[in-house]
Amino acid sequence: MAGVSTATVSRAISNPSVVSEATREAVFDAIRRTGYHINMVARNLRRGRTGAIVVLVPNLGNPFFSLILAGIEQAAAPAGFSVLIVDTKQPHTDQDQLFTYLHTTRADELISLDGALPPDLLARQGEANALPPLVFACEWADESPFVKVVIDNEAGAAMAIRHLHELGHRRIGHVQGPRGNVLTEKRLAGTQKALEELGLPVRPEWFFAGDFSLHSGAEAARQWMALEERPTGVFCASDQMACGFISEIVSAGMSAPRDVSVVGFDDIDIARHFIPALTTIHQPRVAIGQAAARLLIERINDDSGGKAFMDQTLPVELIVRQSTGPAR
Amino acid sequence: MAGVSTATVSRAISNPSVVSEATREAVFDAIRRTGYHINMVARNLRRGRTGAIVVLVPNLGNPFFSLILAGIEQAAAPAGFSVLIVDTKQPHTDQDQLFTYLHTTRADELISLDGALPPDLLARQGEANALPPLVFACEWADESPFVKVVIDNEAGAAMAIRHLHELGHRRIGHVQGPRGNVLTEKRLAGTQKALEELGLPVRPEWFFAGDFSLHSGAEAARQWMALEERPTGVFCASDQMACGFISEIVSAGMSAPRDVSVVGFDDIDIARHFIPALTTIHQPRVAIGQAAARLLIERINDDSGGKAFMDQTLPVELIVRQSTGPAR
DNA sequence: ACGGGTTCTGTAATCGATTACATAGCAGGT
DNA sequence: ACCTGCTATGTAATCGATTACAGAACCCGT
Repeated sequence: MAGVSTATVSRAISNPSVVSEATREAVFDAIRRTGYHINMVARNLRRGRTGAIVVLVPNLGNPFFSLILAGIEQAAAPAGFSVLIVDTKQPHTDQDQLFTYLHTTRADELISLDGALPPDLLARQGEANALPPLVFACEWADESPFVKVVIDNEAGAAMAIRHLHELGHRRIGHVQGPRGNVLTEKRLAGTQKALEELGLPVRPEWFFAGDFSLHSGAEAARQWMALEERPTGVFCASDQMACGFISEIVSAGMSAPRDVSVVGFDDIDIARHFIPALTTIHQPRVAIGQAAARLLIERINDDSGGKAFMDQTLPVELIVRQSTGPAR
Repeated sequence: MAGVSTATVSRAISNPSVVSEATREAVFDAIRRTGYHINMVARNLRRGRTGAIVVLVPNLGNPFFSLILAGIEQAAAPAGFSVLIVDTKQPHTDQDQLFTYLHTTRADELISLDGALPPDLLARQGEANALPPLVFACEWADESPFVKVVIDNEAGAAMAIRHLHELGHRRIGHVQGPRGNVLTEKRLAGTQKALEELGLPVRPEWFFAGDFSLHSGAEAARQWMALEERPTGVFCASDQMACGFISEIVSAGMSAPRDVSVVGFDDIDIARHFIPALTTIHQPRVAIGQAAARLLIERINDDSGGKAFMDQTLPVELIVRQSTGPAR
């Protein structure tokens, strides 16, 4: 329709400066008139890319991840990348399935929000048919060679403990995340270190098992209530557990911060609207997603290939609300 | 390596029954040894499909959508479809961008969780360069010809009102969602109809403006508190607003259900752990996502093309918890 | 008028899997 | 021995965009 070859059309679209003014006009005019849209599949085949970033989410049903996904999408879409999501914890997602997804023919890049990927899957990174480049965000697999965008979990835990200490609490407990999770370990380590530095007791019965869920927070509260000598301050490794904890003591006729000061971690949406509003450690979830996506995109566009892309640690912040108060 | 042509390899992979036992073995053995993985881009180009479903989410940051996405992913992944997400409310997503995404070269199918897509975009459905088939889920554009998977919002609202009525409430208010939203309208209509059927007053000052957010629920609570004659029961069109409403009256020294019974809508995660636990209308979010994805997949695989795919309305359920009680 | 240089455009190969068509091989029947 | 029919496989075209290469058109200076 524009009276030119397909080669020229292609040039007009993907590299407009090499075609003449008049031709470019004619081509774009014809494109408008026909409603032509470029076939991404064909382009990607020829270019040897997929134009997609796969995000591995450990549990899509967990609203914690939604803002991180939003951040990834915000950074990826303007760069022309599609964002593809895979739930790594679905029953259908066995390891072979997963590997198929992770292969380079499906995605140019991976972002994993799941730190517990099957190890032998990660081990294949060096092979001939390698996985696409991978970035961890939020969670990560310790001692793996992959770049990560994370927050300083130890520092966050320490902030929570110091906050309780400043309010006069001397008996401080901790509700942990699921065993084996990196975040659990780091937050636990930060808690213990801060307690020791402040000269506070570290008593095993004040460390409650949990799994980040509301339910496990409530369970921890029951254990807490059964203690002879209760901590007056409790740092929960997630806001959900903090909410569960408070819910449970309230139904038992107690309240926070009157009977116990509670600090959460994450600063999820409800934290500020819970009753009492939750004192917590804020992590910048949108920024984490954006940073991870930008890092990947820069790495793709970096032809030199030699540039070293480094881990990023984003700052956390203590948000003091109503769930903590002076020790009695 | 298997001593056969590429055609035979292709057949062994995508239609194993047509190749001989021995050849099939040889091919799969070679595949294992080389670590070969099929190039999805090339396959999709040849097959004229993309293998992807695009999900249009009005606001990825809203955790309400996470379970719906999980449901979509659960149904799509086993069928070999990738799930691609696009946030329709991002500033970068202008209309042209959006149209590029929606075009058939990027996705075989669309699921829109956004009922407020630009109308002229939907109008293009009939054109030569049509949009891929679209299914609405949760929200939808009224009077559009697209199939939808939704819940019965009017019935849900009526359940909430009847519940309050049964508890003895005779002055009932409603906190609305954003104007123009289908869900807002349906829930409002259900509310008004139920009130009329029960012979209860429908007073304009008992209908509060809102936008589904926590914040707007708190704002409605302030208006409620300023009334001379307050409703004793309030039905909020979202759980978030119900939480905001209760938060606000609690900080003013009142409480639910002592001073007002509050019913929410959605049954989001925190609803059961809020203090007081929220009485609400439960909607099956995972099932909605699954149903939408399954419908699309069936429609793709249905060669006949003639089969009529119908709207699905999934049931809602009243969950009675602690935020409602007998009228005093 | 002619060589050198620039700019623009067309030709044709290419990415990797699929598939219509052709053909080879073999069994069974007459 | 020959034909029919079936199965298994190879050959080569195809999907649509990109791009190396070649060639056309034009400008400029001598």
